[in-house]
Amino acid sequence: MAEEQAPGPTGDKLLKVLTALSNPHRMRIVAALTERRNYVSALAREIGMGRPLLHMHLKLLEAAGLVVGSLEVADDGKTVKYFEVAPFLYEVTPEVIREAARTLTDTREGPAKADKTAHTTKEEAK
Amino acid sequence: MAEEQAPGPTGDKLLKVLTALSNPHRMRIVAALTERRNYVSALAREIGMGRPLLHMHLKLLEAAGLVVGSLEVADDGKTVKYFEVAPFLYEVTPEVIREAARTLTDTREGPAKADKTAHTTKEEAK
DNA sequence: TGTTCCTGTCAAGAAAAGCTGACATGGGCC
DNA sequence: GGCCCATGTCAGCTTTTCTTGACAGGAACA
Repeated sequence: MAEEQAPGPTGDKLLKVLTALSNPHRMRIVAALTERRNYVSALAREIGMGRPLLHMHLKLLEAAGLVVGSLEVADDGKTVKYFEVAPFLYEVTPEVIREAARTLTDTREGPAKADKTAHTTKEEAK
Repeated sequence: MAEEQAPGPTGDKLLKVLTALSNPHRMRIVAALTERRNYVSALAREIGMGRPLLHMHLKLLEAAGLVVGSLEVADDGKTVKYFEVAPFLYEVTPEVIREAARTLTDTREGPAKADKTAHTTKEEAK
């Protein structure tokens, strides 16, 4: 497989990613997690925001595949959920948008056809 | 100082761009304009949405620097406002987000310091 | 003049996103 | 047991975004 022509993400996927990142809080969350992985409560204190809120933002980021969380048991037996950023790379250009728009299932009806194409975006890169 | 280390966009700028693109309608608008420049009314008919609405979305996209509009006078004398996509290229990675987050002026007070740094993003590229 | 097509803006309602406080669970530990 | 810290979820309120219909101005043209 020499040089794949970079398929680009699905419209819905890209939309989810862009939506997830288009919020100052979530940008800061990603930024903080880029420095080091952390668990919810601690992160909430670090960036000064309520746990429920942070929890919601994290869920959104995770759904977009930008961060991943794992429930772990610390040394003292405490159950803690650590989050860390998932390596990702999206190139945003008019062409990418144009291609992505072709696979938008929008229209508040529901996924017309869950195109499960293995969008080898470019993630896992780096 | 040879080789600038790719400054990356301002947090606010990137946020504006991501926000502008995180909407199916706006993605389609950019997609449509990528095919060919067009004026508001025609574009509205093409992608089937009301003018007032399209007008608002275009304003948002223009504010983010993703499209540019120019009021022109067609051959028949009609005043028409043509829009076209502005070439842009944003690489979205955890690192970019981390850097961008450092310059977020968020907090609904107002730009604490309009950092007019010539964010040589990478625009005009292509 | 009246019609048509373009531009732009506003008011007001509908929908979605953001945020908070309260509640419930589970496991160490004094 | 009672206290502390962690997780998660819900109901409900606030704020923002989205969307529509109506209106106003400008210029060509029959």
